[in-house]
Amino acid sequence: MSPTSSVNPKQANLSDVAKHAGVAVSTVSRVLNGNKKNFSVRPEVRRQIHASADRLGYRPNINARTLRGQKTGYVAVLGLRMLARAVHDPSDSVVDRMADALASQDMHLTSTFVGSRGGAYAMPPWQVESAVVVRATRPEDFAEVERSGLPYVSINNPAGPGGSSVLVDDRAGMLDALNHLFDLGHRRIAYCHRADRFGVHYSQSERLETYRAFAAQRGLHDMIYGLEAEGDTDGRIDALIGSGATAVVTYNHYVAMDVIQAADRLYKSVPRDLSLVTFNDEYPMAFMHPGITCVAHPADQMAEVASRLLLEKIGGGASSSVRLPLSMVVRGSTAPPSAVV
Amino acid sequence: MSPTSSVNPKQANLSDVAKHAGVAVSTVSRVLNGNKKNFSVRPEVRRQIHASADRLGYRPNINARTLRGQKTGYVAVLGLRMLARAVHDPSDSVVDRMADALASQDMHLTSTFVGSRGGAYAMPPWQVESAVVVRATRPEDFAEVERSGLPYVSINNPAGPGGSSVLVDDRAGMLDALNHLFDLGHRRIAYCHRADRFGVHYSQSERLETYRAFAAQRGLHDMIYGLEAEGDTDGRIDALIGSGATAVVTYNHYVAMDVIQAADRLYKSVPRDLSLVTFNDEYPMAFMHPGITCVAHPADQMAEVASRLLLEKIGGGASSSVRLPLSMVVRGSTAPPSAVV
DNA sequence: TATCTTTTAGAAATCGTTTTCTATATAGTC
DNA sequence: GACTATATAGAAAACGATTTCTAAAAGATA
Repeated sequence: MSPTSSVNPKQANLSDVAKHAGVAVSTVSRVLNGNKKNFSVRPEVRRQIHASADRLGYRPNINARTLRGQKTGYVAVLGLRMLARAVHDPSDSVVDRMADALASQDMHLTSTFVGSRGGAYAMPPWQVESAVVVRATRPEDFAEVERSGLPYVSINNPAGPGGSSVLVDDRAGMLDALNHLFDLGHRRIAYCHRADRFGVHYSQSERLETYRAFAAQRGLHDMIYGLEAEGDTDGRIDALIGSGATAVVTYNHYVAMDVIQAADRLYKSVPRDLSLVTFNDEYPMAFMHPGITCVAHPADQMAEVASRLLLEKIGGGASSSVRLPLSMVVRGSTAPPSAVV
Repeated sequence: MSPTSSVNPKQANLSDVAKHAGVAVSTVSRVLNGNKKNFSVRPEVRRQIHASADRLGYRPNINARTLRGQKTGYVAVLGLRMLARAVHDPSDSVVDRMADALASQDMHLTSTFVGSRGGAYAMPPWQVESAVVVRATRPEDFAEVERSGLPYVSINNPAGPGGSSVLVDDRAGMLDALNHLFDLGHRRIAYCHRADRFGVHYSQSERLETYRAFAAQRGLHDMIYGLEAEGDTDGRIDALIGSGATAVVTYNHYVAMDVIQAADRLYKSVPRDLSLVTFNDEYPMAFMHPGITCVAHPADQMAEVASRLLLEKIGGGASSSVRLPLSMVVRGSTAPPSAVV
C-alpha cells in the first residue's frame, strides 16, 4: 500500500475546527474572518482557534460561503484562452499588473482555463462579483458578461453598454511611427497589417485610416500590404520587400517577425535596406539583433486605469472609456534610408 | 443614474419554479436533472415544469449544487506566476491541454493570479480537490500543496512524496542533440547553459553531465559556457562564438536568442559559421530565419499522462512518476560545419 | 446590594440544491 | 372486497459557512 493512499483525511470544516478548539462554530467563523461587529473573544481563545484551524488545515468551502451570500472578492478574467502557443499581446501584462493593484482591495483575479474548446468568454461556474475582459474582438464576446449584469472592464477593446473600457490611441501611435520614419528621411513607407487571429480589432481600421491620411497629406504613395489569414502571406511580404520600400510599419510583433525572416531570406538587411517599426513591444522584439523599434502599450498605466474604472463600476458609477497614449521605443531597427536605392 | 444600475431581476431559484409550476421543489429538481431513480412524473407535469423553468430563466446555483454534492470539481494550478514578461516554458502548453482533458471529467482548472507579489505556490483560498504544479524548482514550492494532503501532479519537476510527476528524459534529449551535431560532422560542440531564472531545475545537471560524458566518450573538448544570473552574459557568449566552436547547444530558447544576437553582432552566420540546437521549442524558435533546430517537449503526451496520473491519485492510487522522451525538431539552424574554420 | 453595561460567546436561521424518507392514489391479483 | 405492487409526489434532512438572536458572566455605577 502506498504511503499516500491513506488519502485525504477529509477536508476539515468549521465544525471540526470548533470541536478541536472547544468552542462554537459561530465563534470560529467570526475569529477567522476578523469579524469585529458586536463581537470579541478572549485572546487565548482566539489563539487556540487559529492554532486549531492551522493544525487541521482548515480551508473555507467557497460554495457554502458564497451560498450564504457573502461577497467573494473574486473577479473573473475572461478571454484568456490559452497560455501558450504564442498568442500573447499587451493585455497579458495589463492583467498581471491588475492582479497587484486589485489585491490591495482584497479582490482576486480568477480564471477557468478553457483550453482550446472555446468558451473563453463564458462566465466561470462560481460566483464572481465583477470581471475583466481581454482580447474581445466580437460583440458576442461580451454577451455573457453583459447578460450577467455584473460590472466589468474591457482591456484594449470597446466594451458593451454595461462595461467600462481602457483603450489606446492607435491613431496617434501610428502617426508617431510614421513621423519617426519620415523624420529619418524615409519617403517610401509601407504598412503591413494583418487580420487578428481571432477577429477584427478596432486598431486595425484606425491604423489603416491614419496611414492613408498621412500618406495623402505628405504626398506619399500608399504601400499597403494586407495579410489575410488564408492568403499567401510569404508572397505578400516578399512583394513588400521587393517593392522598394525603405521602411515598414507592421501591425504587431508576429508580423514583424515574418518581415524580418523574409528580409533575411532575400538578403536584405535591417535597418540598412529596410527600417522596421512594429506595434506591440512583446518578446522578443527587444532581444533581436538589432533591437526592434516599437510602438509600445503603457501596460502599467492601463492596469492602473482599468483597476480604477472597475472599482468605480462596482461602486455603482457609470460606465466610462479611457484612451491612453502609446509610446515610441526606439531601437536599432530604424535608421535613415541608405543613399543608394 | 446609469442604465445598468437597475440591476439583475434576482435569479429565479428552484422554489420559484416550483411555485410557478404548482409542484414541490424536489419534483422540479428531479425533473430538471432527469433523475429517474425511484421517480416518475406525469407527462403534463413534466412539461409544465420545463415551461416554468424556461419562463423564469431558471439557472441552477452552482454553489448550492456543489455544496450539496460534496465535490467542487476545481483543480488549483500552482506556479503560474505572471502571464506575460516572457517567462514561458513548455509547462504552459501542458496546462492548456490538461484543461481540455480534465474538462471531460467535469474538472476545472482554476488559478489565482498573484502578480508579482510572490506566493505563486500558495493554495487558493477556495476549496479545490486536487492541484497541478508547474515550474516548481525548489522543495518549498511543494510545501503548501503537500501540507494540504490533496492529490496533485507536478509538471516537468519531481514532486514531493504526496504527488505524481511527469518528467522528460533530458539525458536522452541532450544525447539526441549531440549526436545530431556529431553526425553532421561537428567536433567542436559547445554547451551554453544558464541557471533558471527562478531556481535550479533538474534538467540542468542532467544535461551538463550528459554533455560531459558524451565529450569524454567521443574524445571531444569540453566547451561549457555557463551563464550566471549576475555575470557578464554578453562577454561569455562572445567568448563562446570566438572559441572556434562549430556548433552550440543552448539550455533554452532565451539563451538561444542571446546566442543568435551575439553571432549577428560578431558577423557570424547561423548555420554557416555556427550550428545551433536549443532545448524548448517555444516562440519564436520556429519563426526565426533560419528556423532553429530544437529539442522539443511532448506537450500533448505530457498533458495526457499528467491528467491520467492526477485522476489515478484522486482515485486513491499511489504516486508515480513518468518520464517521457524529448524529440528532435530539425530546422535550418543546423548544418555540416564549413570546410574552412 | 441592586441595576445597568459591556464583554464574551452559543443557538439557530438561512442560502439553493439534491436525495432520502414517506405517503397517497391507482392498478393489478386473488 | 381485500391485498399487494406500482406510479406519482411531497416533506424534510443534509451540505458548510455567515449572521441574527439570545444569553450568561464580568464590571461599573448608584
